[in-house]
Amino acid sequence: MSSIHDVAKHAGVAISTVSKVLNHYPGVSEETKDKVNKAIEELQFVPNTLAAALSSKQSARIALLLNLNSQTQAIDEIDMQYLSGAINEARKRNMDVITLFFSMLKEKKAPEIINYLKAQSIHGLIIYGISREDEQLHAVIESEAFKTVVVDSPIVNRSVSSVWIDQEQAQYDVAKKTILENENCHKILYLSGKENGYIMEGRLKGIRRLCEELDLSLTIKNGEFSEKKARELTFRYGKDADVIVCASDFMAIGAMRALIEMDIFHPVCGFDGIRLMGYAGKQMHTVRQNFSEISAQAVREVQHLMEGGQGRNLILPHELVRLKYEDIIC
Amino acid sequence: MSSIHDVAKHAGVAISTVSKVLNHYPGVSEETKDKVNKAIEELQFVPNTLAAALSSKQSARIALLLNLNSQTQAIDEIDMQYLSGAINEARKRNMDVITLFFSMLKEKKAPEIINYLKAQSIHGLIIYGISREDEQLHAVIESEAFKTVVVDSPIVNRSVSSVWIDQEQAQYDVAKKTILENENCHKILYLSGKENGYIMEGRLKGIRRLCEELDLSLTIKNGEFSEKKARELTFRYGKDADVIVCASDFMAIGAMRALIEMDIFHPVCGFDGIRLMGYAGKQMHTVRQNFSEISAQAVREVQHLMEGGQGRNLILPHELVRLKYEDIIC
DNA sequence: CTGTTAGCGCTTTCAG
DNA sequence: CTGAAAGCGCTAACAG
Repeated sequence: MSSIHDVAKHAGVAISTVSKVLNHYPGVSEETKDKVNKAIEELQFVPNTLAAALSSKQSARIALLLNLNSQTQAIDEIDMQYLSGAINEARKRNMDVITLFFSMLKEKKAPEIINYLKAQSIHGLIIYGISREDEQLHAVIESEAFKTVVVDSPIVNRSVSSVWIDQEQAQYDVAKKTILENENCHKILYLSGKENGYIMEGRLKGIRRLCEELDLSLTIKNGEFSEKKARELTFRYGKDADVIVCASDFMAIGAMRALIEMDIFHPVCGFDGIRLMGYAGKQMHTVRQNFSEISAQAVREVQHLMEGGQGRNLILPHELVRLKYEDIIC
Repeated sequence: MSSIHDVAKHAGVAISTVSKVLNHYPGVSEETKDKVNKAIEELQFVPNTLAAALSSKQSARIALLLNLNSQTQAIDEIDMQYLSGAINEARKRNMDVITLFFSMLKEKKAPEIINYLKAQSIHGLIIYGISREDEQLHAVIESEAFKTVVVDSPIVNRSVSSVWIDQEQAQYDVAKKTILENENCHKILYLSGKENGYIMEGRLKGIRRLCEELDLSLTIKNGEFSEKKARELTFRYGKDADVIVCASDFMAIGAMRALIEMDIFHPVCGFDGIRLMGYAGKQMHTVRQNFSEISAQAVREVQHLMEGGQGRNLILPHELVRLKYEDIIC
C-alpha cells in the first residue's frame, strides 16, 4: 500500500502538493497536476480516508441512524433499502459511512452520543424515523454538532434538513383512488399508526381532507402500524365499513386477511409499497415510496449541508401502485 | 471532545499510560489505573478509534461484504439480519465496521480491492455468500491480506474461517420430517438453487442420502433460488411428485402457490426460515437459520483470528420449524 | 511501573 | 505555484 509520501517522491513534488491535487484545490499548475495523477495511477495509490478524517476538521464521514424494528420483517425491507441507498450513494461520493442503530444509543444522554460520534470523526448524520420520544436524539440534533438530515420528520433549521414524501397528499391520493374505483363507499375505516412519530400527522390530515371533500363518514382506529392489531380491528369494525384505509401496507395486509377470513369483501389500501403486498391475497392500491432513492437523496443533502448549504425541507415524489403477485416474484 | 492528552493531564500521568489503561495492557498499577479511569469518567472521554486505527498496525476495523440481491425482498430479511447481527456484535466489542456490497467491487481486480481496504485500515473481513464466480474476491481471500471469515462457504486456511450450518444434515432432516409426516411419499421433486454458490453441495448430498436411505425416487430440477422458477417447475413437474423439497423458502412459496393454483396438494418444505413463510397459504417445514446469530459468530471469529487464532470451520446449530401466519404477525 | 518520543497518513497554514 | 513543518489522537518501542 503506497502512501501520499510515495506518490510525492514518485512525482518529484512535495506531499502537500499531492494533497492539493487529491482534494482538487486551486493553485496547482496543470503540469504538476498531471505528474501527480500519473504517479497516483502508477502506484495504484488510494488515499487513506482515516488519516484524512483525523487530520481534517471537515471530513466526509457520516453516520446512519436506523430505528430497527426487528420484530417485523417488512421493516427489514424498508431499512435495507434505506441502508443500501445511502451506502451506495456515499460510496459514489467518496464519503465514509458507519451504521448505527437506535438501540445502541438507548440509555445514552445527548452529550455522550455527541462525544461518541465526534470521537469517530463523524460530521454528518442521517436519522431515519425519529419519533417524539427520542428526546436525547432531538437534543443531539438541536446541538447542531453535526450536519444532519432527518428522514420522515419535519425538523429543519440552519444545519438540519428533512427528506420525505408529501404524506398528506399521498394518503389523500391513494384513498381517493380506492374509493372512487368502488361504488357505495361512504363509511371509511381508517387504521392509523403510532402517533409518536411524525408521519401520521400528514396522513391523518390527508384522509380527513378527503372525507370532508367527498362527504364521507370517517372512523379512525389506532392500529399502531401493527399487522396483528389491524387484523383485530378489522374483525371488530370491518363489517360496518365500506372501505378500509390503512396507514401502512402491513396493516393493509392484516386487514385484508381478516376480511378474507370473514368472507366479506371491502376495498383496502395501504401505504409504503413493500413487496409483501404481492402476497396479500387481493390486490390493493398503495403509495410506493422509493426508499433507496429517498436515502440517496438524504446523503446528497448532508453533503449539501457540509458544504455550507442551508437546511431545508425536501419533498420527494411518490407514486400509486398496485402490487400483483405475478409482478413482484422473481 | 477531550483527548487522551486531556485525560493524561487530568490524571497526572503520561498519555502512554492512559493508552495502556485503555487497551488493558499489563504493567499498570491498580492505583494509576484508578486515577486514569476516574479522569476518563469525569471528562466523558471517548477514544478516537480512527486515530487508534491509524496508529496501530492491528486495529479492530472490519468490513462486511454483502452480496445484495436487490431483486428479492426475502433476501432483504436475511441481509438485514446479517448486518444487524454483525453491527451489534461489533459495537459490543468496540470494533469498527464498514459495510460494502459486492456491486461496489465489480470490475475491480484483487489488488485494487486490497488497496482500497488497506487504505481504510481494514484488517478483518466478513464475506457473506461468496460464489465460485467471484474470482477477484477469492484472490483477496487467498492473499491473506486480511483475517477473513466467510459465511456459507467452505473456505478455511490459516487466516480464514468459515461459519455456517450443517447444510447436508439440515436438508436431510427437514425433508425427512416432511416425508415421514405424510404417507405415500415415494417420488421426490427437489428444487435446487444455483450451483455457483457453495451451499447447494451439502444440501444436494443431504437429499440424496435421504432418498437412498428411504429408497425414494428423486428428481432434481434447478430452480435457481427463484420463486418464479420454482413456480414454473411446479406447474410442470408438480403433479407427478409426491412431495416437493425446496432448497429455499422462496422456492417453497412459489411451489406451494403453484400447487394451490393447480388445486392439488403435496407437502412442500423450504430452507431458511424467513417470515414470509407465514404468508405462504399452507404451513411447511423449513430449516430455520439464525442469521443474526451466525453473523455475530462471524464477528467473534474475525476477532479470534485477529488475536492470532487459527482459521477453522464453524458449524452452527439450526432448527426445524413451521411458520404459521398467526405466529409471525405482530 | 511510568514517561518520552517517534511515527501512522494526511491536511493545512505559512514561507519562499 | 510549490514546499516545509506542525499537528490530528493515538500506539508502541524504548528509556528511565
